[in-house]
Amino acid sequence: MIKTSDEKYLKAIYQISLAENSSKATISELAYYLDLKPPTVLERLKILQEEKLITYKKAKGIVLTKIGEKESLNVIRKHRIWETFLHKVCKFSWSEVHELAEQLQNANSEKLIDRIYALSGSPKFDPHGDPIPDKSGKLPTSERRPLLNSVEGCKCVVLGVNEDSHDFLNYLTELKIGLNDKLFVEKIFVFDGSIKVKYKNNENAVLSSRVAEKILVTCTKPNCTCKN
Amino acid sequence: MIKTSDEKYLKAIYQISLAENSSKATISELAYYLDLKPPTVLERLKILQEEKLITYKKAKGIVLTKIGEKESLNVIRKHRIWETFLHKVCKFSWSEVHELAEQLQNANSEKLIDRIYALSGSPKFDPHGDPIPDKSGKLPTSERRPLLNSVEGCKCVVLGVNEDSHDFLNYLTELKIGLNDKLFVEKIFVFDGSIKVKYKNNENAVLSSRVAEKILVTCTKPNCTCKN
DNA sequence: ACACAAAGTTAGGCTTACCTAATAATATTG
DNA sequence: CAATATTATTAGGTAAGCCTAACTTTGTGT
Ligand SMILES: [Mn+2]
Ligand SMILES: [Mn+2]
Ligand SMILES: [Mn+2]
Ligand SMILES: [Mn+2]
Repeated sequence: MIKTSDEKYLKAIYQISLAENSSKATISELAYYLDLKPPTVLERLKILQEEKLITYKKAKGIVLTKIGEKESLNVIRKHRIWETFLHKVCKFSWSEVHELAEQLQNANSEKLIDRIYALSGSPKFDPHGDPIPDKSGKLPTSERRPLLNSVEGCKCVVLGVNEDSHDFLNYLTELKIGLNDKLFVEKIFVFDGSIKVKYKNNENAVLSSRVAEKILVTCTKPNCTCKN
Repeated sequence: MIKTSDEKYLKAIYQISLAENSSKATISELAYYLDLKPPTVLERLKILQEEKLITYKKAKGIVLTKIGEKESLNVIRKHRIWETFLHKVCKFSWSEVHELAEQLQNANSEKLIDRIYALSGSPKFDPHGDPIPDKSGKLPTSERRPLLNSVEGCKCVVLGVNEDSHDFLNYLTELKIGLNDKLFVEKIFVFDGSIKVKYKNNENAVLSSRVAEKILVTCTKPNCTCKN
């Protein structure tokens, strides 16, 4: 049986490994992500290794075993289902759900997860647009790319975000940009890559490239020339 | 700020103190209730005392301070609201909700409690018939007495139970006795005080006095001669 | 290739929450 | 009331999960 305290490591390792850029998870990354010091993390990694949840060699970094990956996906499933439930059923904003979900997700009842998932309407994606794994660990796919890769004139729809922080999510909320909103890319400023978008009833905003790379969209016009 | 680990002590002390019979909570009772050893409990009591949540003198036993009582009632509120939510909204049986609620109740969000309470229809009593304190700590009252105190011919309704154990609750469930069910006291056997009741569509059962003292009822006929 | 920076590792220490065993205080009862 | 049983307390110990400081290994740039 997997301990609650293992779960946060597994989830973190999974998330770090999956981050598009990074290939292998390292101790210092994990420590940073979990807000712990490297020796603490190292100590725990040895245990996770004994439990056959990961393999770790300084050369190859931290890699989840098959079992470890399965467990990770299960934690992620629980986390995202709680976030979904808190948002859809309990009407919390998308910036509030993460912390609360972290507290609730360690309750140990598959049945409970099933029930709150059903109460939420069993969607495929959480309030941040992240895919919810099914019980076997399969993830629904969706074509998403950073808004930053857009060309002028592109029409797209927001399918997710790359960051969960309050600051970021509240910023988007203030701009009135939310999940499933349609954006029209009016202008791209070559100088710094910032993007002017129009949306809703005449709302518009100029988004810095730092923000635009964290908003995930998909084009709504066929044959759009946006990158990737 | 009250720590999660304080909460279980406060809740336990409150419950023990309130148990009709016992007046003062003692270390060994607490230890038994919490499934810990006396030295562990004593150690923690000293801390709770420093935190001004209880007073403890071997003579007077363990007594909650005003603040301690307020906090206890808040934990109990959270616990009972989670139980209610799990039962009413998530459709768990009354024997399943206690353990799950214990795991969920330490999530730290007043707002969450408010929302799930509203989703449950804001009832005054939990799935075991126990009163849910309001935010100020006030408990709704209800006239309840053990079924054991009945006289023959009494008609009464089940308003609660005195014990949360799986075994007990599942036993009642097998007998098809649940909250708000009407019971007719057909016969009382003087020999051992067991009670034959009829209910629902010709269901009937002979309840041992051990069971009958744990079922809480109120008479439905005016001027019933049942005790207390 | 060598010097410096970054990352990993070891050693040792702290706190919390638990425990057992032994002792002291208090109740119960013949 | 003395013997005994129960309850409370003290002393000392363990394991988990964190830490800092110091050292070692690895990677990088000139
Ligand atoms: Mn999250
Ligand atoms: Mn999410
Ligand atoms: Mn309960
Ligand atoms: Mn209850």
